[in-house]
Amino acid sequence: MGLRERKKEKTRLAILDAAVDLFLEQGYESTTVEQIAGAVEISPRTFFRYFTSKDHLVLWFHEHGEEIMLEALADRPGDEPPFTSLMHAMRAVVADVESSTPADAERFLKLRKLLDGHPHLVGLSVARGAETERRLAEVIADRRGVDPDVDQLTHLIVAFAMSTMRVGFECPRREGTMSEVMHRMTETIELTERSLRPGWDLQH
Amino acid sequence: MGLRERKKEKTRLAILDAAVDLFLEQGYESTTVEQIAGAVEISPRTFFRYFTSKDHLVLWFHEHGEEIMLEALADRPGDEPPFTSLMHAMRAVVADVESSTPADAERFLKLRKLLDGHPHLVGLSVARGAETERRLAEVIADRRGVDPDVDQLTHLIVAFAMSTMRVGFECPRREGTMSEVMHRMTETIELTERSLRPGWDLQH
DNA sequence: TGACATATGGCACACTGTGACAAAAGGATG
DNA sequence: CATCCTTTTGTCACAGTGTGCCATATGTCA
Repeated sequence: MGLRERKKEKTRLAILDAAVDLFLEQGYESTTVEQIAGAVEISPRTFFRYFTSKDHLVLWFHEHGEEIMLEALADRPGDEPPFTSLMHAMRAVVADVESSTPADAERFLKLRKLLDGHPHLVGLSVARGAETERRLAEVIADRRGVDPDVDQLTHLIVAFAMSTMRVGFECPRREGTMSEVMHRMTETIELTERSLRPGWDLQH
Repeated sequence: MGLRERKKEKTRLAILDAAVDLFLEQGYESTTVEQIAGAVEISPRTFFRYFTSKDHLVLWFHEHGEEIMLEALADRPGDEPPFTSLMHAMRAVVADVESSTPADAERFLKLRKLLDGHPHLVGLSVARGAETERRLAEVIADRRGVDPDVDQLTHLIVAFAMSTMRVGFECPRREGTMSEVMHRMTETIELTERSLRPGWDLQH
């Protein structure tokens, strides 16, 4: 990896960190792109070359999480019940976050904290989740041999999985150490598994 | 009701209908507020007095649906299992849409059709759903006598209910008559009820 | 070093959304 | 109908996001 790419990655993270700190300090809405750009000494124009929008900053981890889930899902045997595969994919995300570098972990916790008191950001987050849901639904529909445009059970399976993910990460609100958050996430997965009828995801 | 209020309501619907038609015709992004305002012969400034944002147009039915759900929920006995109450609230929304005027029904179907091929609008829609979810969670937490900031099961119950709603309304894509859409919605509710373990929403 | 690819900055621009004030229209009263 | 008051509307100015375009600067490699 050349100097160029390393520098770019460094800049990208610098922007993200500066932005998150500003957001936590003075709120999301009242922080302008100009301020963020100023804090890392780049032009506003360059900011938009690293992040296509201000919103995109907050969705940093969603991009990565989606990747992890899709990879984990691809690794599961094709004849495994689909919801079981999805729960494994969820755990893969947990494992990934847990094994991340301290800097990544801090960023993760800050971004999570940012959602508190910013319903608009929760909305963004959920909207991005819907995009992931769509992609997962395609994979699951393919595995089940059905048309994703028509099959409701496929969408229900994926929606329940993503609901679990969302509840696990967002609830409880307020701060929390990484291990606390991850522990709650695991609890939520178990709660979901307890709540569903065995074999529900294998209906015709 | 005075002339004033009637005229306002008429303008509001004229804006909405003009906007939806323009969106379907030339896409959401490439339709400007100026165009919409021009089509109903008002100033762009006035547009923003009727709808706080362009996005808000698409969320027309969500506002109403949320109201219906909260009212229906308030009417359910307090000792009913929470998920059962929520499913009744969902059915109340279905009943409401079914009994709406032809003009409302047409608007509903057009807005639904608009979501096809506009992932951004699906995102908006889902984000607004998260807001509803938050409100429902408060009601359910109250009925269960738990703290909504901490109790995961409450959020899971509400999230599963909203997932059902979303899948029912959005899937299958493409056009469909009102009765087809409503029939699918009912099917989805039944599918969900079949998928969950009896009493799952009564865990400690 | 020179030549090339890529990253950046600066500029102009379109669009969304808001505050402030003046003009117009609705509604009530004599 | 004339008057007065309230609400709605339009105009203007402005802040902020996001994009296209072109010149410049920086890294990459021969």
